[in-house]
Amino acid sequence: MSLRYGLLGLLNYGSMTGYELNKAFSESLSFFWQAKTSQIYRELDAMERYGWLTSERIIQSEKPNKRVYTLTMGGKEELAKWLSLPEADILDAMRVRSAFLMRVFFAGETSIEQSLEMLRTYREKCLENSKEMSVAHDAISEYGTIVGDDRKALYWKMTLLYGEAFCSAGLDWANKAIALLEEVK
Amino acid sequence: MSLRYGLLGLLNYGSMTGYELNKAFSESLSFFWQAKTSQIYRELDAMERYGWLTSERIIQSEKPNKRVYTLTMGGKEELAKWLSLPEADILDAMRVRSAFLMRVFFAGETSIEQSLEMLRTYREKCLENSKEMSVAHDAISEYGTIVGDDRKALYWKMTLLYGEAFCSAGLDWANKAIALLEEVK
DNA sequence: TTAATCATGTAACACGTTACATGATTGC
DNA sequence: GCAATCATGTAACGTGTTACATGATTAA
Repeated sequence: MSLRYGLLGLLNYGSMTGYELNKAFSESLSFFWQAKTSQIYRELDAMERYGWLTSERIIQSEKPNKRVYTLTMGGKEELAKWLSLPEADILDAMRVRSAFLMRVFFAGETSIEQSLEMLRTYREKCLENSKEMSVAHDAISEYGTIVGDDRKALYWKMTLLYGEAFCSAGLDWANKAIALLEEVK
Repeated sequence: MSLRYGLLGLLNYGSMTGYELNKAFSESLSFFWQAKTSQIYRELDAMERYGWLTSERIIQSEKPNKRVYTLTMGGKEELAKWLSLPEADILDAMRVRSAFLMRVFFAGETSIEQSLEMLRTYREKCLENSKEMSVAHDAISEYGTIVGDDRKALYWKMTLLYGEAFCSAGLDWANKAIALLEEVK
């Protein structure tokens, strides 16, 4: 469902082509919800069938033709309805789903050296990720100024803070786990 | 893929019926990987077709008949192969996927009071979750003693520590986010 | 000249969820 | 008498991934 509402949310900022939506998605929402181009187009089709949006085909001579998607009243209502019922997704947010933890769980079947290497690689990725995220704050502030809505930008920053918090928690956890293993060794 | 390897890992501890596997899954792996009964049975069928396990039907008179699944050599090799290649899943572990963050991102479309309520509910769930997890340490230690393998139990505990770390990070984040909103109000 | 950007999708497959179906035994 | 446990699944649907297909313009 989230992809659907993500697209509604983006189109609520203004009408866009599928291509622009795809770009907007990967530059903002993709940090906490990933979707492929093919899925986005499929979803847009479905949303048009539901009457949540309309699309207009624009013929271009110098570039490929494009389709501009625009929210309908029905679409805006759906977005509002979704925003008013967050309960289910809060419960969902409590659930971890991690193929990596599956490996940690069964790491007793491998050597200590192998598990250490896995944890060290994880730790490095956490560090890399932290660095990448730390540069994003300015971009969000800037964008908030352009849009002229500091409150919106505040929520965008919250999602970034979440990413940073979880990255740093992952780093701490990895250090603790590595220490535990080195004790045993 | 993870479901598949989770089942391999559990069956590696010993042969089991689908029912027992389902129970074992929900008592251990489900904390970081959820699967429904119907999916487990479908997966077991596929794994039997791949030759990773065999099943034997046991006729019972007092209880419903059952099917006992046993790993083959091929299945054990697959498990070992999977454990030796953790790279892809480490990268995957860096990705957040959260319908809740999608809501936070678009919370600018709702009132501050509404967003505060959402964040407070999230914070409460984090607290509840923390309490639930804190009782699990003893159960794991006990189980490690029964199995007679403290190193295995150590990895099981690591996954629990991860859950606790991320819960507490979520709590801290929520408090910060709430504070930010109360400043604005 | 080659990579990036613009711009659209379809088809097949893989994985996850929901709803349905059956029925005996055991403990409160 | 009712809920939990034991024990198996099928069917349909929803969502996510991979591979494929096409082709012009523009900047390095």
